[in-house]
Amino acid sequence: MMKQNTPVTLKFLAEKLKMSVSTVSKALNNYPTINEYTKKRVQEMAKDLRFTPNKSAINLKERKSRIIGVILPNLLDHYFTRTIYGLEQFATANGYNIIISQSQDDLEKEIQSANMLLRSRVDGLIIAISKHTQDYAHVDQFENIGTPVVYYARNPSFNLNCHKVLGNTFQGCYEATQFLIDRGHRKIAYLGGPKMISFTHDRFNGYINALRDNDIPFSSDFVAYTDFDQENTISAIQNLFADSENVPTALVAFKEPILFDAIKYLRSIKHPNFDKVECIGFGNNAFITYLDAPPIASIEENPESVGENAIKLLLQLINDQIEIQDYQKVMVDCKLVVH
Amino acid sequence: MMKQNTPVTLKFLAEKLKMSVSTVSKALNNYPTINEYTKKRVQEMAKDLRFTPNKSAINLKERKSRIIGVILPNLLDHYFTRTIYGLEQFATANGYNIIISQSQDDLEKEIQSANMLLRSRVDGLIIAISKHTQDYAHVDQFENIGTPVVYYARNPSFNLNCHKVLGNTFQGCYEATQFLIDRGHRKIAYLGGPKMISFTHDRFNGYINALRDNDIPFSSDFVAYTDFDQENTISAIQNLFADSENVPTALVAFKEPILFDAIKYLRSIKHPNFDKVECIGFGNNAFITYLDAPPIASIEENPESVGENAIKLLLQLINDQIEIQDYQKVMVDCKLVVH
DNA sequence: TTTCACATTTCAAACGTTTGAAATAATTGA
DNA sequence: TCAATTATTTCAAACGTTTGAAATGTGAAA
Repeated sequence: MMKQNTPVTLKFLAEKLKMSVSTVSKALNNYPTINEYTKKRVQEMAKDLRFTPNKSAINLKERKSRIIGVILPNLLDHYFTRTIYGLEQFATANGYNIIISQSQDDLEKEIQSANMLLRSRVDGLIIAISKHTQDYAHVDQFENIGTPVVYYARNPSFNLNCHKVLGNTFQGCYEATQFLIDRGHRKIAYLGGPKMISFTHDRFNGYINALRDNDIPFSSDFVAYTDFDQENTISAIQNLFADSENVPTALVAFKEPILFDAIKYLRSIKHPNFDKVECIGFGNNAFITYLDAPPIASIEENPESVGENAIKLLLQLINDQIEIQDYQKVMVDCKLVVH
Repeated sequence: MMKQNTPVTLKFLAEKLKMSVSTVSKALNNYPTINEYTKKRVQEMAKDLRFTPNKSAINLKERKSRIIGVILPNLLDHYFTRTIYGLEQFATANGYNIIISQSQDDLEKEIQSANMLLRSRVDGLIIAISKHTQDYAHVDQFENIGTPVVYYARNPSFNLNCHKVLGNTFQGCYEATQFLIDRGHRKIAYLGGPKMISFTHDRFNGYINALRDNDIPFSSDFVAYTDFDQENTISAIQNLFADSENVPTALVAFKEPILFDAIKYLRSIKHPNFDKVECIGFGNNAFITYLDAPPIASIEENPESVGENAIKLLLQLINDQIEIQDYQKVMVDCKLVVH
């Protein structure tokens, strides 16, 4: 209702109080050289007039923004949302805001987002790169002007000279496989994701290392890949279970949505053994409790922790608690959750 | 690797090019009074030196930030995430960034977030209020300095003098009930959420209006409420199905998680009729396809559209395409999805 | 009364832009 | 050649802060 009244600035307060702008500023910032009574007067007036310091001005002066940029593929993916959940809280608790930008797994959009954040003079960047990111020039820009960058959740295709925080997907898959072995399984299948995703291989390595450490022979018949598409998943499963002489008794899947497709398919074939296949997937979806044939366990990836570690590391870099060239690699362990 | 070189500013460019700062600024902003050749020289130099305009400076000068603040309870709630999905894309496409702040449904945190965003001089605020928000002073601050506010997703406890964008939960529940009636049901139960949530009543009204419009008598035996807690849900269901002479044949539930609890419970009791109860809930969860006893339909709330309408309205307010006192109420219709 | 020390306040520049007004340079016409 | 246009560039102030240096005021010691 009230019309756009003149903005309450330091100058405005100063005029009201008949003192200089710098006195007002120092009083509000509690400088020891300012008289106590003056401070009180200023602070009261500031409160009464609802003075709100202008962050743009402060940012300009201090050459920083107290904003962290976050670029990620997609907020509909619950994994990423969960990383943000942890990240946002930690940032806020430390006086930082975050600006989130979705790339939709599109390189062009990712570059645009990066440029936008660069203009905004974010104090740091946290990025989960798109599937198609091979060239990192748009990210390097930040480091070139001294703005630290943390890669997270997705592993860049080069290995050195960057800070990164990733889920320990190797360990997760190793433990899941070990769990199945401990339950007596020897014919364990691995259903991977797209081959171009590095996690597909990391998880495969976890799987195969667990087999090896238990002297279980590896058979390539027990390994298949899917691009997440439902039909594709089903044909992968058909391959894994093709040889009726040699059927897997357990399955580790790249993630739960494809595992659920697999389970559904296996149940649709009324084969007496297929119902008994014990399955584990990455994810730990909350709705598992409502499934009639739930996986025996889930690999909980702790995405909140991935997000939190990313922001923690970034803030340390921003505050020079870690040298920017002292490249860090943080692995967040998975946890096997038995249902 | 490169050390924090001197920042590339207009002044820096101007010195390199031996011309004034204002010429450089105008050249970059394509002023018609600037010579074409000069423009070319400036633009090339800017590109070579990777000049990035400092947004803090521009914001300060233009007295705006091109940032939209969003306050919402919780990013783990998929509904809110989906609103952000639509909202973020629309904002970015229009040159705005969004800063998201979670209140955790805590009033104190909501107030803190509001103050932080106020300091950041966001150009507008979109807020889904916490459960406990009764007093709106922290939000009114924005409007007092001329910053438009859109309430969304959650209905404020007052009704007038605000802009809001809400899911048309009445219509959704009406259609669901009508759908069940059309399938021949006459004993339809309604399982509501907490009574202090306004949507509980809106949905109830949709339910009861559908009954009335079809001349179906209403029985309070067929209405129960839950606070979302699982035990609470089960006891509500027990009440609804207590009278074995008069058992509902269909159920409309406040949202799917509680509906799934309800279905699970009904199935656990091996009553011959309980399996046939036809259920509908708000949500349209992607995992329904994996349930053995899926709801017959879901009420899709289109949260992306709620988010998108909120940002659209806000941008219109920011750009003075709508008078700030011309309070808008946008209802986003639900869609019944039959499984 | 001077002088000095200290407390307190103010000055002035800086952060990086934008922009209307003023200044200068180039071009045209007579 | 000179004034009058027109094209182009520069000046200078402003946006709202922060902060070291300078200025002012006060009281006490000499």
